[in-house]
Amino acid sequence: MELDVSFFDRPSREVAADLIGATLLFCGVGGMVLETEAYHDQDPVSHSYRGRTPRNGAMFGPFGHAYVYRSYGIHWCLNFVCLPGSAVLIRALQPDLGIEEMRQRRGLTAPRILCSGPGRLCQALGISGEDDGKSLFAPPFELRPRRQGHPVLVGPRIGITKGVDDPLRFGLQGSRLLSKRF
DNA sequence: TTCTGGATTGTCT
DNA sequence: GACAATCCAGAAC
Repeated sequence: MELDVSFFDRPSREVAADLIGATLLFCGVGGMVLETEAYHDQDPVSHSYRGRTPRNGAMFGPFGHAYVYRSYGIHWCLNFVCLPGSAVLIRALQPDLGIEEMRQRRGLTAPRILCSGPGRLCQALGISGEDDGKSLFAPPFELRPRRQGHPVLVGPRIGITKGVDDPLRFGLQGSRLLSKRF
């Protein structure tokens, strides 16, 4: 499948499923996408549900751009913007490139939890609020399409109180590096 | 202006 | 399994 900017001109649910197996790099550091979650503007737990604000502006900006926000006052979380008000949260990567750099940023932690969680992967890749609104098709970001089809798991999303019945979480089947089991 | 709670994680029991 | 850490967006006043 082609991975150009039109890849993101679709509902976040489709994009989230098709991103599994693709490769995400930030400054040359990163790896294969293992786990995603879809959010949209009709979604009561989505940041875009109550309309555009200064914080979520990137979600209403051009598709194929990053939406980065701070979670629990501590962590950064990376989203890919799709249709207006919808985005895909990147929850886990397989550390492939720049592993030593990621280990240093994460404090020499075990590979198992290097990029397994939205806050952890942002720390490992060095992504912060400064990267909010940047294009995914220009440095420091780099996206590569998956080479082959991958079996994808589907399940309810994590860490939310509403909308848990929607199966909008996607993961690579068989991976032991998911943030939580499906 | 003040208050509340969260798309999380690390540590301790 | 329980809970603290820590900050800010959005709501309420």
